[in-house]
Amino acid sequence: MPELPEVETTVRGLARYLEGARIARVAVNRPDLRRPFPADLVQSLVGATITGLGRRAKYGLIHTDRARTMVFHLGMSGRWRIEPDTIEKHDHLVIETAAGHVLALNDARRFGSVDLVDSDKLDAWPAFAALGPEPLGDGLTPRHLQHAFAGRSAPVKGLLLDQRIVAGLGNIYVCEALHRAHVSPERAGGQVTRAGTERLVPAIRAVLEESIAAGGSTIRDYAQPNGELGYFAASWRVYGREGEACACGGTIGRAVQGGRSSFWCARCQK
DNA sequence: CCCTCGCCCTGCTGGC
DNA sequence: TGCCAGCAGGGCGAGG
Repeated sequence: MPELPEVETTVRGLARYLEGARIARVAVNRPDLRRPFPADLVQSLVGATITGLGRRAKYGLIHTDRARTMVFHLGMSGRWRIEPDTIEKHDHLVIETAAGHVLALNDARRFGSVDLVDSDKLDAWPAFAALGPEPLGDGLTPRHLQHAFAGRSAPVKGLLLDQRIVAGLGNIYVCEALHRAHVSPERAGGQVTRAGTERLVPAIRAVLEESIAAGGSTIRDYAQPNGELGYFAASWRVYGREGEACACGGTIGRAVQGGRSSFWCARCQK
């Protein structure tokens, strides 16, 4: 379930193989994921040198020396496979570097995407133009959340999933951040108190930073043959724990909000 | 503008 | 053992 920490971990892992590398071969094994692959993807990438990698929200960025950036989204099930022994089903895009490293973008459910964007126009790219601040940057403040939530009747759970308000949170980390901040996911945005937003900001940062640290610890395994990027063992306090005891002594419950499961403890989240 | 809902897709799980 | 319904979810568009 790639959210911000998984994408960040993936990008850091890919950088070991791609930073400064020249792309020797690109294989596109099906016409599309969520969208068609760019028609000029192969010709744009083959022969290019990768100048750097980055991340924006849940998107990974692979910058090239041709002023074009390959932007990938892992969707629900996307992952990069490193030095695979064999190309398997769902290895939709395969990149081989001049140094002989092979990286395969595998995405069984095909909710992911691959695009090519002019590097100097990334901020204006439609998917990026309306994104809210990065949660680990200076833009996420209690004041920002207070402003974004003001007057909203929708549950705060859904507002935090809205990439225009904060960029990069998904279902799991929203549940975890709300729990740490003692805010109920069902509370209307406009009814989140100032104290609530002041707890939410450090809670969001903490869950993301801890997850990145945990994911980063698996990077050492990436060099192994068949090593895979993007997943790490996480210990969640509420997500997926319906019926279990909360640390406060309450019981973790579950409800569907906006078609997605929310997990929270009604005893310590108000 | 705001809010909610359904769709896309496949693999895994659990119930019978 | 086999079958099948249900679930997972990010982004986006439809409709109220």
